[in-house]
Amino acid sequence: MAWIFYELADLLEFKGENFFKIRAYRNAARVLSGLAEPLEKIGQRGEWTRVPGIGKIIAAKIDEILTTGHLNKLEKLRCEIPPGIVEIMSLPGIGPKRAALFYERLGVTTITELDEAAKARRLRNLPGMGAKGEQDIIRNIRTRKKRHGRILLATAQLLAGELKDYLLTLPDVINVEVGGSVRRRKETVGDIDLVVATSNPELVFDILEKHPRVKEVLERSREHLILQTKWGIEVDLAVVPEEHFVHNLFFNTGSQAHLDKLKDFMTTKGMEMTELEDGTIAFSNEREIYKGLGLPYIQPELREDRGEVEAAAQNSLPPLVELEDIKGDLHIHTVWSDGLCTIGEVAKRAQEKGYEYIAITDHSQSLKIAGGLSLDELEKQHKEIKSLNEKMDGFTILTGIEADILPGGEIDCPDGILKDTDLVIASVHSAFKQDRETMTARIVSAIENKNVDIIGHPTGRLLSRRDGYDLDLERVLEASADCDTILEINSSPDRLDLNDINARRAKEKGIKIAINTDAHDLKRMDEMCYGVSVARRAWLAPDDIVNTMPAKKLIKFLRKRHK
DNA sequence: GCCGTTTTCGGCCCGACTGTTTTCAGTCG
Repeated sequence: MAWIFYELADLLEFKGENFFKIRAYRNAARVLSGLAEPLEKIGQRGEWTRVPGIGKIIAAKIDEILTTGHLNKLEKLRCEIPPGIVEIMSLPGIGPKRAALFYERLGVTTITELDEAAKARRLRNLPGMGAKGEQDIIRNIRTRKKRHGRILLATAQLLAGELKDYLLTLPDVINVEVGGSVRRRKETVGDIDLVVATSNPELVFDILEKHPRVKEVLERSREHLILQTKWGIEVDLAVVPEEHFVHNLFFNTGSQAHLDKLKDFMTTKGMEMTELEDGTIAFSNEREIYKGLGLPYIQPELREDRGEVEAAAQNSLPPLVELEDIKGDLHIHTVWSDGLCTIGEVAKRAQEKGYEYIAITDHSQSLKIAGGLSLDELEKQHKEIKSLNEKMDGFTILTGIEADILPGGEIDCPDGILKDTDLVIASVHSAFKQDRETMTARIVSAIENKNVDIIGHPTGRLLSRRDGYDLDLERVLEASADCDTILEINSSPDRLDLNDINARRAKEKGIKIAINTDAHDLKRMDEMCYGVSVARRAWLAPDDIVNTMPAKKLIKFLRKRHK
């Protein structure tokens, strides 16, 4: 439903429709994707217009989609506007005006055509364009193509889970597991691998081919089915007899580098991998496979040949953090700035999740676009939190702020206020294109600020959209270690920042990590699992992470920092 | 297109950057 409204907004933007109308559609899409309740239920109660951001007109469109399966207005626009235009507009530096210019003057309707036009130097003479712009377009298309075909873990996970649940309902299906890079929890994945134990592969294939998510069958053999889904994600289904399930899942999970390293390890021990590959031994679980190699179990997230086989051999693998170890979320936005929910709603949801505490960290005064809080508003908010806390039993709301690190490295909030706030996150939200030296000094200066507890999304990357800032991360890590400043693993599926490799470097330097969702609505509070996946891939144990502390300990820890 | 309301339409968020231009349009966060 949200995607439909986002696409509608994109197409209307190309047509030059009223800016506020477009924003209303985008806002509705954001609100819809944040709802914690099935859409049908709200519809049945006739309560659409009670949802903020949904008025009469959008409510009618939601009903239309729920009953007919599509939206007439969108279908019409799709006929009118070439399908490649939206993708062109998604290139950095290209909005509706330039996309329209290329389309009207040169008939460009796809990224490939745009690439050709740029290379033929046909763009530079258009109004507002020059040689530099042309080069930028060529470069941005090249970067885009490199990433092509990879999808965010969260998206893949959603589809994989849905298909797994569906397969489990089919007759003669004994077991289903998701393998490959989804099981290893890589931040982006190329395709979804499923391993199915069944006595009747033909039946499974025949039924799955008709699944509503399936667009076309790319390949079918006796043991494999490769599908293209309507989400643009390829699904590779391997069917095996029950007794071969575990060893197939093991090989399917990979990574190849991990398997190669195991093979080397076996050779040095005078063992052969072939027996395992043949599947002549029926394993009941993967632990037995590793046990057979004389190793403790290696978690899927670690199987990347980053020293895990050596560590396992020495029995020195860390106890990886689990989702259940997380006792609270320290980065949440509310209606006070650009979030969708009240502090009360957020706190209630956190309690349902079994948390002991949360920190409310809305934006600070200089981030006008996100409704950053003035100092007065901040004071009012902290008062509200204090009165809410008095009514709470066994749950604590910490006062907090996500303050901006200004281009010069100052924090946009006076020291006195930061000092009296329970938890201070400092993040970069402006002037992303500073040179390496300036940006590094800017962030280091925030790290050195005694009132800053956590650096939020430290590298600023947005997966599949934007590289991080130009940054000397080594210096950032050194400074964080020196000043005891905590670094964040931001769990938002398109951030995952720090990433696994950098978080592991941080741990090696003794830096503490906070795993936060940066949620702007109730649903996104559930994204903690993705941050935990990054932490596990970074070899992090519960002790490396501050928000595994029980409430009392964490509060004491923060008070000490703010002395 | 939504919202609020002094109920029927005006306001909605805004400053910085970039590449082009020679004063600004387009894009971005």
